[in-house]
Amino acid sequence: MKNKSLVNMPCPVARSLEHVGEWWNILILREALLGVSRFDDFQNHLGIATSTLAKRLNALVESGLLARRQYCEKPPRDEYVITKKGLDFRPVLLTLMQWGNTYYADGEPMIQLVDTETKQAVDLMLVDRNTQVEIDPQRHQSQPGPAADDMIKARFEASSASAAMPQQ
Amino acid sequence: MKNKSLVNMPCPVARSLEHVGEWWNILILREALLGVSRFDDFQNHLGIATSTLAKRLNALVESGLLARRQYCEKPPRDEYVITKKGLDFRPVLLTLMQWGNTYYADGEPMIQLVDTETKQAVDLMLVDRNTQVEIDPQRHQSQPGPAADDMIKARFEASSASAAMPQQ
DNA sequence: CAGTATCCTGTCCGATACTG
DNA sequence: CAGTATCGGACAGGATACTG
Repeated sequence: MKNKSLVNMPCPVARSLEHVGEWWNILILREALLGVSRFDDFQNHLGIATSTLAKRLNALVESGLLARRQYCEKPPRDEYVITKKGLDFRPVLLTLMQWGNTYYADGEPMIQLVDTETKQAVDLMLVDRNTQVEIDPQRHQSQPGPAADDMIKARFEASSASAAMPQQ
Repeated sequence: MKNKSLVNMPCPVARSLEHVGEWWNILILREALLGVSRFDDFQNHLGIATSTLAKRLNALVESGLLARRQYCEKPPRDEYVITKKGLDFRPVLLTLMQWGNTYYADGEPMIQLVDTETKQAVDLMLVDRNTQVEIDPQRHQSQPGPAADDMIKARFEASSASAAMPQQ
């Protein structure tokens, strides 16, 4: 965020955090994904200061996660709608929500995902689209990709000796 | 985070952010999931200040995501290993990584998940464990859960009229 | 209603120095 | 090597007031 050290970090997680690392951004995105689009609604639901909200909203538009759209000419009124990029962020929010429900909901979940066709609560599972197998730390491990630079490669070569390591 | 307004927020996402909302925490967790456990390794890989690292490490131990374990008696040396709770956070990291690879990797991914059995790159997909159907904004929507308070219920009743809303 | 402008505070974080 | 202690800067975020 405030620091440029992250910018130089050749890691997709770090780069993502540049844009969504501030916690208000996540909460605003969550509201946007729930269909909220008006400045006032964001403010009332989140209890965020107007100045902060305006700043975060601008940052999210800048990052391409939200799009500003004028819905009224006079007086000019803007609303903020989710973009494709923002929509693609939903799985992150959902897995975070599930994690939060598991550890910080005092047993029962406060918010849950429901299958509107079966009316059943959704139990999220992360799988490999190719094999349909659930992601497992032992079987699915991180490795440098095609665009990896020497820095990343060195990292993994050095740590590849630790096959007995916990995971990933 | 710094603010208590989040604490009172009856939302699993907000509560999660209390513990992992600071971006260094995410990066440290990512290292820990890669098998890193020593203070010095964290520091070298992340380029983080020692004072900051110590503080973040303590916070993560406090939150139960990491566990301090003495691996040498004299001189006393501690290492930080991932806990079950921290391990359960891996899906969040992975979906975030995939999102980052999609939008911030200049085409090719820098780090990718590989199936060690098939040697193929993993393509992550979020599904409902009950139906094996991929999560879709139209079909899978958020609703108040069993533990929802009146505040949450009111939210959803008020916005349920907007069935044509983008998603969730 | 949808912001902008200004001021202020907390704290995240880095830099540096020191310890067993 | 694995930290602790201290200092200082930058900025996120809140409170308040004001505008079209």
